Amino acid sequence: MNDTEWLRLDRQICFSLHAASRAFNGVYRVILKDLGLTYPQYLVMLVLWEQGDLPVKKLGEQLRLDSGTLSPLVKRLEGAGLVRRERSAEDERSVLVQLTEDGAALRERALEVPRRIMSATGFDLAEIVDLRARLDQLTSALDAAAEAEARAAR
Amino acid sequence: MNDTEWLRLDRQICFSLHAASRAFNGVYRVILKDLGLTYPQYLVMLVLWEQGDLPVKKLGEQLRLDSGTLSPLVKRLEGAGLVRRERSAEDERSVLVQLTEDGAALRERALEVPRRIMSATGFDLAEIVDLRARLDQLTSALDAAAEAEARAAR
DNA sequence: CACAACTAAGTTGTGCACAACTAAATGGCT
DNA sequence: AGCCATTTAGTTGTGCACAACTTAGTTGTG
Repeated sequence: MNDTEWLRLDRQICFSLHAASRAFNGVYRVILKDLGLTYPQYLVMLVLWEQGDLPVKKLGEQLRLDSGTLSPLVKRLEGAGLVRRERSAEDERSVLVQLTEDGAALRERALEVPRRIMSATGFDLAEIVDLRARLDQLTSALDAAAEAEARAAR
Repeated sequence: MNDTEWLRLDRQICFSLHAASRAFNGVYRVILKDLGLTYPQYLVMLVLWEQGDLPVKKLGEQLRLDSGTLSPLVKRLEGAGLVRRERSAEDERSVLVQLTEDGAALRERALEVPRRIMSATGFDLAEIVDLRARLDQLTSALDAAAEAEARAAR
């Protein structure tokens, strides 16, 4: 394979990934519109529904998002009345994000989302699980490589 | 599978995809830093290197991006001296994006990017090509579904 | 105890994605 | 020719991602 072909392949792969990510986002956008949530906000709500109230720090660890992204996002959820934020008494640095009644109730309406997404992909459960495994593998390889690249750059 | 398990699975899949997309972005960010390009800017440059000067419209079709995203992005590329923008003489609505000498020359330095990305993924060529096929399949299913959902919402 | 190192959250600034809108040019139709 | 629908860019506003920085609280060490 020559240089030109490599660049072409890179363009195709970049594009495929970028497009897939945006397409997923687009489907969630349409489906989540009913719930008044964006895709990242839905991710936060999913974690809270599953694990209960959490400090911003823990949320960030679960979702690999930093406070620069989470702080304003959680504030918007608070503005929508879905969560409350409360300074922890033991450690005043920490802010506990708590579901409100509305936030907890929204879970009922969210229960149909996964099925709608599944059917939107046209994949069956096994394919989804396989894809997920592959993506996770990719992510850990990429995270490690980014770390190595960053180290090399120093 | 009960509701709770569906929500958990959805969380896992959402997260995997979201994380993979961001991890890819992160690796490109580090590697492209040397070239002074962001990931979406690199995508635009790849198309221009491959296909020569193009109107904004054609760029948008290739990358599935609208003018709201492309206009400021191309302006930044122009600011960096990599492209020129020029109103078409035949059709004054159209703006032709042209590579400058610097823009064309940058291609030489970009030639190493695909190999570095490949090695960052830890995947071999066959796996990459397979993943790409799967992602494309997913994207077209999702695009069709989003369209159907949007239609249903009307 | 005092002070340095660290930690959690938030702020600021840049860039991208996308919806909704505007402005200008074009092309078709009567 | 005159008018209207369409097309192409661009603008505006919202939200997310992330780097760099700030602020305030906590912890460890001399």
